[in-house]
Amino acid sequence: MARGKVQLRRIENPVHRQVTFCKRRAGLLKKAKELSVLCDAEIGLIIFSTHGKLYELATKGTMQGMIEKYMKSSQEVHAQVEPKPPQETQEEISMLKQEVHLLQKGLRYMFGEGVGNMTLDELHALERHLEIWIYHIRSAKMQIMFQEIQLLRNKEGVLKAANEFLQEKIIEQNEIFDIGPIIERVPYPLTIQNDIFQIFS
Amino acid sequence: MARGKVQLRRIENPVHRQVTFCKRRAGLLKKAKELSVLCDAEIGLIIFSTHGKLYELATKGTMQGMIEKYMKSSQEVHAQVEPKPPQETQEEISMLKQEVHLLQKGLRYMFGEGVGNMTLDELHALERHLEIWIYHIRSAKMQIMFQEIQLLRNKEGVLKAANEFLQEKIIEQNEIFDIGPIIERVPYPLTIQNDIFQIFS
DNA sequence: AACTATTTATAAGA
DNA sequence: TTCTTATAAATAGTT
Repeated sequence: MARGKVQLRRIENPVHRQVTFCKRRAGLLKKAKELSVLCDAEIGLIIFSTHGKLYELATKGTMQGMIEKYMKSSQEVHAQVEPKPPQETQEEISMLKQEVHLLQKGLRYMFGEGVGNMTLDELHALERHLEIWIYHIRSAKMQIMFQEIQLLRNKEGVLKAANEFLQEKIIEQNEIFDIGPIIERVPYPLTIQNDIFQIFS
Repeated sequence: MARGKVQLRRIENPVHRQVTFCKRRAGLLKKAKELSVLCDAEIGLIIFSTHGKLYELATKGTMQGMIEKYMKSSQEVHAQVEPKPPQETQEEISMLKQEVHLLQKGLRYMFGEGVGNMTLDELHALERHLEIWIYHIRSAKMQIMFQEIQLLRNKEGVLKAANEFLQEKIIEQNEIFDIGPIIERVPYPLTIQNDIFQIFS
């Protein structure tokens, strides 16, 4: 669209094609974001380059959510894509994945593009997501700590049992030690003596 | 982009918004098609208007195929981020449910008691107090858990030491018990043998 | 929907 | 890749 009109057909020069792909992809994503913000629309955009690299945009929620909404909306035409048996579990896992995904997106915003570019709505959304994430982290932390406590309690039990056993053994051996040697000191030499006597007698 | 720069935020006038949505939607679809053709890319574009009306574009094949390809492609990306075993995920889900439930209950309780009478300042103050309260609760909880962990670790150490001591004692006793007979087993027969050989040779 | 004054996107070049 | 710039394309406000 500049310095020469372009024909609407595949650019044969691979370098030109790559450069144009890069530029126009950026442009398309920008336009999609703009439409979403200006007109309060929900947009999902998936781009695969010639070589299969994925670029995506989901303006509200996640691509997963977008796809689910799309599925519902176009139910008459298309079949369900995910008919797995433990459906509820799958959905929940998917939701957790979405959280992670969103967060990554948020982090990209924060550390990549800076907060300056974000709208109030986007910041609100990010804030909510961060709060949710913190909850997840806390849950995980709690779980780990509970597990450690449980583990240590078990260890304590095992060690106590071992202790008792050992103490019993000591007492037992003390009994044997006092009486035993008398019993054993005698028969062994006797047996040997007997053998020897048998040989030589 | 003409006759006046536009701010990148939701157009409040519904008529303007609708018109802009129409124009820009067309523009976006056109750009997507162009990118697809010029750069040999595969593009899936889903647009939901404010009122949920669906507009879509899939440049190669169907949106269904596009989604399936996306699923595969993004699965690889997400798999690296979240390689959790199913059980952990289950536990996490259960804990999250509990947390959500508790939170909802708390909120219902709080906002059921009539927040409507409160001023903005009072609400601000309440929010702050709640945050501080939560912080204190969490600190206390953490401290208790850490203390328990520390206590259990100490117990473990003491028990282990006791165990070692007991085991040493057992070995000690075994040495007296085992070596005694060995010492006595050998010399006595030898002495006796020698005596016997001396006698018969 | 059609018209334009402007803004925005971008092709080619550096 | 990134910047520059001339020009094509998109579109906001108007009719």
